[in-house]
Formats: sequence, structure tokens, C-alpha cells
Amino acid sequence: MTKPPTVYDVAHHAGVSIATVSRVLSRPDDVKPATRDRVLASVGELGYVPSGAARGLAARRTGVIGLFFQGLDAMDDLGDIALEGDEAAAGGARIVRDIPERTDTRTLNLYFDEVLRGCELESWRSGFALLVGVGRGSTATQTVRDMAGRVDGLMVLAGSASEEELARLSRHVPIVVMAGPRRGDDLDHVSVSNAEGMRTLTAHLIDDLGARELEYVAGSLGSPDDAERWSGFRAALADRSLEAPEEPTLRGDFTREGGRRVGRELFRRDGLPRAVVCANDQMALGVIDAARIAGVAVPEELIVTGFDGIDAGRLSAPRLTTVRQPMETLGRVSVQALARRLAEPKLPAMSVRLPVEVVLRESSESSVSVSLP
Amino acid sequence: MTKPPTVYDVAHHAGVSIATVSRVLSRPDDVKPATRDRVLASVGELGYVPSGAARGLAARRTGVIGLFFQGLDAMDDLGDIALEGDEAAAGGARIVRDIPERTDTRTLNLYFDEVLRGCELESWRSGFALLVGVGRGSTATQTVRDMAGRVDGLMVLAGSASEEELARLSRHVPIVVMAGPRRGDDLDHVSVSNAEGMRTLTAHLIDDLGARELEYVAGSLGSPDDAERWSGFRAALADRSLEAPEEPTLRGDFTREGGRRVGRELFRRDGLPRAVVCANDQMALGVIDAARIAGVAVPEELIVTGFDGIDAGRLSAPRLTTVRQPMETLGRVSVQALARRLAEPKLPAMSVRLPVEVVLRESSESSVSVSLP
DNA sequence: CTGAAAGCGCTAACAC
DNA sequence: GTGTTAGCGCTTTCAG
Repeated sequence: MTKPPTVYDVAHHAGVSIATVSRVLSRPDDVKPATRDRVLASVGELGYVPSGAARGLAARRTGVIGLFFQGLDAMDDLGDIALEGDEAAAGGARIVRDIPERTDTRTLNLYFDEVLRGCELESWRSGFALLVGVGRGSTATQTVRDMAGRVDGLMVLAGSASEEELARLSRHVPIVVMAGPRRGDDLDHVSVSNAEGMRTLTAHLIDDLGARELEYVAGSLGSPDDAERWSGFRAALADRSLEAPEEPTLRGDFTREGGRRVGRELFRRDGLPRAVVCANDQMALGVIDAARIAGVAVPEELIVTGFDGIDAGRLSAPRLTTVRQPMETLGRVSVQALARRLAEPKLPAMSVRLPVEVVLRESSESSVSVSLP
Repeated sequence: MTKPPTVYDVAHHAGVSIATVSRVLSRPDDVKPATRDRVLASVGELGYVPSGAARGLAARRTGVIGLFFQGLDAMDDLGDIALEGDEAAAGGARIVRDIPERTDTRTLNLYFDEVLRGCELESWRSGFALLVGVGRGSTATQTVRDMAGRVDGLMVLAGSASEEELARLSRHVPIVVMAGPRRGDDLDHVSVSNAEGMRTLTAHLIDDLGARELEYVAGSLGSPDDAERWSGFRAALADRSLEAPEEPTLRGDFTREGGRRVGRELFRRDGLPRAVVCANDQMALGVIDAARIAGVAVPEELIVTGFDGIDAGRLSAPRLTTVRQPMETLGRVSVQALARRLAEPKLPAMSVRLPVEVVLRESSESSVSVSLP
């Protein structure tokens, strides 16, 4: 890693001015072919790679957009991985017998992974580089601020930053808020039909499957998604003049283990509801786990439904009825919204709400044929 | 988005010089508390966010590291997603009945997702921001070069860039090559025990399960992983003086559909091998799909094994025996390697080889109890 | 402990 | 078409 060549080196090598080098790289057509080729040759020969920092500073845009979200705190306490000396570590392979029923903390991130993939994909299509930042604990504000300083625009997953912080950052770069309720109407906002989805699913359970006693398993308190889904559930009941409590009576924490716990609790009681409607798939899978242990047949004795449409729900037994969120689309649309604002800074803020899909599978109705491939 | 405040604004507001502002932000302890507080107050009041570009240019490091890999070309042809006018789009929810057996192209990315997560996690721990770039088609070189210009160090997944390109980039920023065979010994390199893992698994099939006729299903031609795994398979046979062809006779393309195709082909022949060893999990799952259709019992009539340890293999029926790669760890260790080189630029290049785990499940031995939770 | 001043490498007017 | 030049906003000696 010798000192990398700069525009000056290239210019000198090619016998042109630095402006010409810059042009060749940004608008090649404005340069005479002969000159251009000469410059390009020098670029190749010297192995010139333009400095993004200098470019960003001078041009006042970086070509980078950022995606920020709040990580799970559980990830904080990870041990170090030994780098073992300076030379080749051992490698090797050992054999283990896998016992079913491992914990599934990894799966918790599936949601982000898909959103991220959508962002990544669309960023590429739009010609942006994507800077990914995860806030954790106390450094979150620092992280997001730092990101704001290096990108042309920032996508923030709802709940990852306070409104004040967002207001502050939005003075600096355009912000797109992803998911969650819209706050104010000055920021662009892309969300998902949480309430509608839950309402449609609940309506289906009541109207089409004749379910009357429904239990609801809420997720973490304070989650905007959780609140919206709960409101959709209540709305479906209210529409049909069925009773629903003010607040959810059962609450997990969006994890499978939380679902199991709630399930156990539920099965200790006398009698069963006809259906357990869960605020996400993880918890629904946990409830199904608990049902199996308690000897409760799903869906014959108990219908269980989730929300999100994660893969594990497609692969479970029984497969999980759920509301599929367009997670990848969420990411893609957010990038598009950002790109649009970057192109047209003074358009009024927009709010896009993406449709969801209620996906019926065997955890709600045995009628769906289980013809595996 | 009014013009954001700069150091000058803050300095003026606080009645100090820009140098002091800079110090307060980088080494607060070098500044008298009273001054510091005054500056901090101004920072807060003005909503100052330092420019990453200017900072990077002046300091000659950006605090950003990059992760680059080659995307799947299939992702190229994605349609546009309508942004529907400027106002709130409709949202809503529709109901669909999910038929099992959807295609699983999404799953193809699982590998990257996990590596990415590891990188992301460790980047955060090390105080770096992570720039993610995916090369696709012809723009790949452009993309990776652009990234190299904006980061302090770059991680490149094997096969995503040519050796010449890597050599060129490595003049500019430190490069860590992830996975794949080590090329030369001038670049840091983190890999996984592909050959060892496949060899151990194959040895187990032969020695412990008494399998003699083994078929191998290779992945895409030219993949370094594929080559290494194949060599591990051959080595296990050779150790036991069993015949193995020079080149794999069956080849898929690392997709489930490819596995199905190979499976169908296999089941048209007379007689069955005792085991089909696949170069990755996706193909193994495809072979199992085909076996089910052909009425071949796994593992009684046919043992099927995979490689990677993706979730789908844990959730399939029967669950898949495989070699689990430490994908998240791969990401984490790569970041650590990069951080180490950034801290000590002239250390000799290192090569870390991460161990894998042979995971026995029911696709190879019915003896593993299937006590679901 | 604080300030002055010299760049960092590039882009974008504006001349020629 | 191509060259000159003035910054972009910050870090970092070096003085004081």
C-alpha cells in the first residue's frame, strides 16, 4: 500500500489537466476520444482509484444512502472470537448430532435481513452505495448522526430514533421513515398495512371459520407494529359487535420462547379459545410448540395464526397461517422514495402504505391440502 | 433542509476557533471543561452534524469498511415497483391460500445474509460503519472500485472480483478475502474448512454407516467452494481405496430446483446408490423432493446429505444431515482481520481457516430421535 | 489549553 | 475541448 495516485498523478502521466481527468471519469463524452483514451490508459496504468471523500466533499453529494435500524440488545453480549496468532488457524471439522429444538434467536433478524436485501437491491439499481448502520444501546444516537454526516439520504426503521433526532437529522439529509405510524407529515414515510392485515385475517377467522372466542397474543409493549396489529384485531371484533378488551391480556415479546410461555399459560387454564391470534410468526410458532407439548391439536382444537410471513412459518408443521408483509418491497420502495426526494428535493412529503397478504395455511384450516412436492 | 451548519458556524457561535470545535469532537479531554461545554452547547443548539466527507478527506480515513460480493444475476431482472403518485397509496390486504412448494429463490441469499450479519455486528463492535456493495454483471468492477475509494478497508467474498482487480485495489486499501482458496500470500484471507468438512462427512457415511456406493452432486462449475468440497469427497474415498471419478458426474447449480433435476435423473436409472452427497443444502433438499415424488425413502433406501447448514435444512422433513459453516463467524472474523490490519498495517498477511461442524440429522440416520418439542 | 494556517483530493464554474 | 482556479469542511501540525 504505497501512497495511492491522485488526479494530479494521472493528469501528469497523461499530460492533461486535472479537470480533464475529472471529466473523463464523470462525463466521458465531453472529452475528445483521443484525450480520453490517453487518460484512461494512465488511470489503468497507475491503478488510480478516486477518493470518495474528496469527491463527496467537492461535489456535495456522496452517492451513498444509509439504512439505520435498532439492533437487538441481545446481540450486544457476544464474546470475542479469537483470531489465533498470525498464521493459519487450524480449521478442521468435528461431528455433532443435532438435537431438534435449538433456540432460534437468529431467526429474530429475518425481518431486517429481508428489508435490507430490498434496500441493497434497489440501491444498486439506483446507483447508490448502501451504508448499513445498526444502533445498539447508548451509542445509537452517535451512530445515526455519524451516518447522517456521510450519506445523501437516510432510511430509518421506525422506532430506531426519536422524533427529535429525526427532526434534527432531516435538516441535514432527507429522511425516509420505514414502517411504523406516520409521524407528522414532513418526512417521507413507507409503511405496511398492519391494521388492515390483522383485521382481514381476524374477519376471516370469524366469518369464514366461525371462530368466536379469540385470544390475542401481543408483542413487546411500545412497538408501533404491535399497536397497529392490535387495533386491527379489535376493529374486526368491534365490527361484529364482539367483545374485546381495551388492552391485550396476553403479551409475549415477539420471540418464539415468549410464545411458548404464553402458550403454556393458556393451556393451564380451563377450556380453550377457538383461535389464538399472534402479533407475529415467532410467537405463533412458540404457541404451536406449547400446543404440541400440551397435546392440543392445531388447528382442530385450536387455530393459531401469526404475522410477518417468515420462512420458518412456511416450513413448520403445521404450516402457519399468517399475514405476509412485503419486507423486501418495503426496502425497495424506501430507496425509491429516497431517490425521488434526492432528485426532487421540494416535492411534498409522501406516505406510501404497502398492501399485505393474508396467507392461509394448515394452522388455521385443515382443508388446505398438504400435498408436499 | 436549509444549509447545514459547519465547524465555522459552531466555532463562531461558541466564540472559539474551528480547531477547538474539532478537538471537542475528537479528543474532548484536551479541552478545558468550560470551553468544551460551551462548544457542545453550540453543537446541540445548531444541530451540527460533521461532514463525513470533509472529515475523511482531512483525516485520511473514513471509519467505514466495505463488504463486497457478487450478487446473483437472477436478481437483475426485477420489475419496477410503482410508487403510485405522490400521496398515500392504498394499502389494504388480500387473502390467498398458500400452496406448498413455492420456489425458493429467496433462500439462495441466506448464505450472504448470515455473513453480512456477522460483518455488521462486528463492525459495530469495532466502531466502523459498514458499506455494503453487491456486484452485478458488468458494473461489478465499477462498483468495487468505487467502494475501494470510500472505505478504509474492504472485505471481498471469493470469486466476486478477479485477482488482478484485487491486486489493484489492495494498493489502495487493505483487502480481506473471504472464503475460497487462498490466492498468493499477500492478502489477508479467512476461509472455511470445505474440504475437511466434506471429507469428515464422507468418512462418517462410509465408516460408521457402511455406505459403499456414493454419488456426488456438484454445484456450479468454477465455484471454489465446489472444487474444495469435491476434493474432500474424493479424499475420503481415496483414503479407503474406493473408486472415485476424476470429475463429478452429476452437477446441479446450487439451487433446489437443480437438485430436483439431478434427483429425477438419478431415480430413472436402475438401482440406487446408498448415499447422495450434495455440494450444498439447497441441492440436497431438491434431491429429497425428487425422492419423495419417486417414492424413495430417505434415509432407509437413500441417504442424502448437504453442506452449509441453512435453516431450511433444520426445518425440512426429514431434517438434513449437513456440514455447518460458521457463516456469521466468517463475517465477524473478517472484520476483525481488517481491523487488525488497519491498526498494524505492516503485519504479515494472515490466513485464518475456520472449522466446520458435521451435523447429523435424519436424512442420514433414522437413529437420531425425532422428538419434536 | 487554544488559535492560525496549511492542506486532504476532487468538482465545477469560468476562461481560453 | 481543455486548463485555471476557487473552494468543499474538516484535521492536524506548529506556535503561542
